[in-house]
Amino acid sequence: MLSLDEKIAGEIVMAEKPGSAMKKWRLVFKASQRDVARAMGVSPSMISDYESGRRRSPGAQFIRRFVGALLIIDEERGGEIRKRYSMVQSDAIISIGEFSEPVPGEKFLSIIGGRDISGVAPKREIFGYTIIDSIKAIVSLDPNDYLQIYGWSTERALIFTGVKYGRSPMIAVRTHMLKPAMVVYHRPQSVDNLAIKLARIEGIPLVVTDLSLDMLKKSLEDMRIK
Amino acid sequence: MLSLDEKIAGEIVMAEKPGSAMKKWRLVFKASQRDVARAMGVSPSMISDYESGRRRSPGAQFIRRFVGALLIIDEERGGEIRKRYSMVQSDAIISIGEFSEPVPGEKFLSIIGGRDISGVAPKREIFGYTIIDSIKAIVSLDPNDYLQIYGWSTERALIFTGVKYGRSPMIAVRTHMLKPAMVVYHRPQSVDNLAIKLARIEGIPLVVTDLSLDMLKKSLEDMRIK
DNA sequence: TACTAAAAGCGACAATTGTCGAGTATGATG
DNA sequence: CATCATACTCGACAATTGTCGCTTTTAGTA
Repeated sequence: MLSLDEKIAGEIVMAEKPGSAMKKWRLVFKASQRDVARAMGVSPSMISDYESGRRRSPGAQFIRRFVGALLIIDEERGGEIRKRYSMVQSDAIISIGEFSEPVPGEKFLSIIGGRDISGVAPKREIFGYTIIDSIKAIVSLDPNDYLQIYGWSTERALIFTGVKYGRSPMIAVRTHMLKPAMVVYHRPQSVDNLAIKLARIEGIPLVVTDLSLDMLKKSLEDMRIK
Repeated sequence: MLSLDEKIAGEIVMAEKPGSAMKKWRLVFKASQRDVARAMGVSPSMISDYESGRRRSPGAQFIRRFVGALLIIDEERGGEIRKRYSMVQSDAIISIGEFSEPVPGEKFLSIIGGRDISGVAPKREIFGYTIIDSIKAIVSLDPNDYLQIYGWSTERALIFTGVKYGRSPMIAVRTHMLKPAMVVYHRPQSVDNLAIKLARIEGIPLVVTDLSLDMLKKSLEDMRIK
């Protein structure tokens, strides 16, 4: 998932001049060199050394503390900047994660205790998952959230909870540009024939699982990058 | 902008054990320690040293080369992984970037050779910009692109090219939740009164520039983090 | 089991960072 | 213009990284 601290850290590392990127972010957070130094527990000259280029390649540990310091300073001031730079997280997304290694569709099926009802062979490998609250998704999912659903790879399983007939989720997938590797319904009340038809047309396996939501979340989290 | 290299770098830096994160990504890219070492131009034992924890805090430079090596290896093999993990980039977005430091609205105006036509004082600082092709935006901008337009901060200037009357862009801004710090029309054919009215209601400065697109892109790119 | 590729370990040494503090420059403000 | 806060410069030294090549395990397989 894209978190602000990783974003800042990544930008610092990949910048030609890490010091410049550090300066940029320090200014974004409206903090003085001293503020940051104090929050990091180091002398202000270190910050200056990097920003000026005397030191050029800060270590991972240093960067981590630097980013942490910015976020702490901001939090003490009410978290203004963090809020501004953080994406709105919709509560329609229950859980999201990327796996530490690709999981074959078949194996994924057995892990979530699912059974295919579409007859489409799960031939794509799965790199991550998103659990979505169908009801809230309809009510509150604004356009900004779509990208979040897809996390870092479209090669993922979309798992819908609170499904009544199972039509809406498949229609959403159908009209949507990005195609998941698998669609899972969690304890649906029923599954409409139209959903199955759409799954076949799209070539996306449609799967039903009866595992409890907690179990489901737990097994999926165990496979995540740690 | 969310790019894969920054994402990986950020994850490595922020991990409790950078070495484990490095290992994870190396495996995602299905490369051996030796592959990576060769692509980086260092001895394989260095990779081992980090993955095993003998060295714990790799420098920014090292991480950059490491990430670069993974991407190069992948590219030689056809770019499978990169494609899988990269988001689709809409061609409605011509250019997008974040500045190395906040730019006062007034200064930004002079840089892009713009003049205000709304009478709204540009009091917010500007952290980045997005150049959007109005025509393509209308035709092809699907919900997924909205987040991309806003990059990493809403404190940015949205620059629209190919503007005919200037109504649509402001209407989009009006109905959209996220508010840019400034809206710029690039060589509009004309500017409707409604656009100006909306700008005033929203309190967002509406600006026109006649700089060539190339010049515009160049000046903006010069201000980016390097 | 013997062979091979991949990974882990380790000793050694130069280069760089991590760290401080003191002194200097710059800039805003009373 | 005197003052305070912020930022920049720099010397110094210990700790760690950056780097190699060689050896030992480990794991997969002929």
